[in-house]
Amino acid sequence: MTTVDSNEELGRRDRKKLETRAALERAALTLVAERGLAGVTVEDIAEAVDVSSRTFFNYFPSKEDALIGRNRMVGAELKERLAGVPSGVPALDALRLVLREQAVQVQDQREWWMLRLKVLEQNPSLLPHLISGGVETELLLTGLIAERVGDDGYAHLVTAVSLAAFRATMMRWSSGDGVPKLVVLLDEAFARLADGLSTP
Amino acid sequence: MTTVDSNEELGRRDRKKLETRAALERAALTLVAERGLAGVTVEDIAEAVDVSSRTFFNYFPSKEDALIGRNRMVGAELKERLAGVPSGVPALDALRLVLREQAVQVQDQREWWMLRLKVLEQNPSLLPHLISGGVETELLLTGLIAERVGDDGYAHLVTAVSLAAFRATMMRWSSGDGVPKLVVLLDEAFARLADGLSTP
DNA sequence: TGAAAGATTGCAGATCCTGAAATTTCTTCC
DNA sequence: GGAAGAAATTTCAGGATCTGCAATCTTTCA
Repeated sequence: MTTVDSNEELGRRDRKKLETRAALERAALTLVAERGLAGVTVEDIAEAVDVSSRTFFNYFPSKEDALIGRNRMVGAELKERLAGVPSGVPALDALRLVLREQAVQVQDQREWWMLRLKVLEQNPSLLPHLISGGVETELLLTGLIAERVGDDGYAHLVTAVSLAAFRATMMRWSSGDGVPKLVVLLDEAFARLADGLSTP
Repeated sequence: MTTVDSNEELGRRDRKKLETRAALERAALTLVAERGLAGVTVEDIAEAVDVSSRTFFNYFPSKEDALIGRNRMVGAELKERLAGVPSGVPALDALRLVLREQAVQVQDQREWWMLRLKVLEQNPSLLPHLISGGVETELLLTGLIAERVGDDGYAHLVTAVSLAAFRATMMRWSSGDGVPKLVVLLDEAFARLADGLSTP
């Protein structure tokens, strides 16, 4: 299991901050995987990382958020990615390309995501929080797409649908051994979308 | 604003139970609409209905659940509806028909849904809870669809996508004055889905 | 080295939510 | 009508979550 350390050009302070955050996420995830959501308190997590529980709340607004972690794609990043797609490309394809990059990132952290999804399965009450991360993403994406196409209703629809396809694909991916590449599955899903979801 | 009282052949006890639940939902919704989610405690809600706050938790597992309320379509009902659709009908159309009926129900309680959606807009942290209610629905529907078509992956995809379309449509509907009929908007959305979401 | 900025901590306190036992209300049956 | 039983409500105690605030410690940088 590899930890993601994107410490480039950062002072010691910020590096420690990143490390603390990552350590908290790691501790939260592993502890909950072992004992279940209710069996782990914020104090447990904080103690495992050797910080005060107050500090935990400086990093995450809730226990659940530590588990879901940094799944939300950052706004700036999304914007940049979408900007990289020529404006002639249809919205659905543009979304597919953006989500492909996301899929690649998920694959790079395969183990962590598998653990996360396993924890999600075992603690369905977490689902809302996972989705909540997706909600802001959806709002943002919808806005960007709406700029591309004129139609606002269409932007809402195509974005919602694309993200739903992404989510469904991730579930499918995780339920297998993660052997078929996520990117491949994603392309399949989008091909079906473009095909009008005709019966297989 | 009409209250929904489907008290047919029910003893006084169960009638009172239904009424209490409805009253709690009503109080929660109106209070939060006035003061915002953080400005309303469970005790406030319970007091408005004149029950103990413990009783509140006998009805709802959390404050949020009272606000989202009984939006989840009951499993049996869904099953029945879907059974009413001939097995020859493609999955996407079957889902459209089932969701149309749901849309009709929503329209029948237009005022309440508008208030609910307004509260949702003003308190985005509720959105996950709304969606999460849909999650069990999605699981159930997916199972039923999987039985119809053989392909499991396709069932996941088409269900997730259809529900996403439904959700997006409800948002669009509520952001307007609710003037265009929800059912009409829904048909539009599904037409676009069947069309492969080509650019408008 | 000596501020200044930032991160961590302890503490108080409101709120959320749960279990268990006591109490009240409703139903049923005689 | 009234007693027995079932079900709902309440009270109470208590653990856990989360926030604001002020104090303390650490890093940065001039």
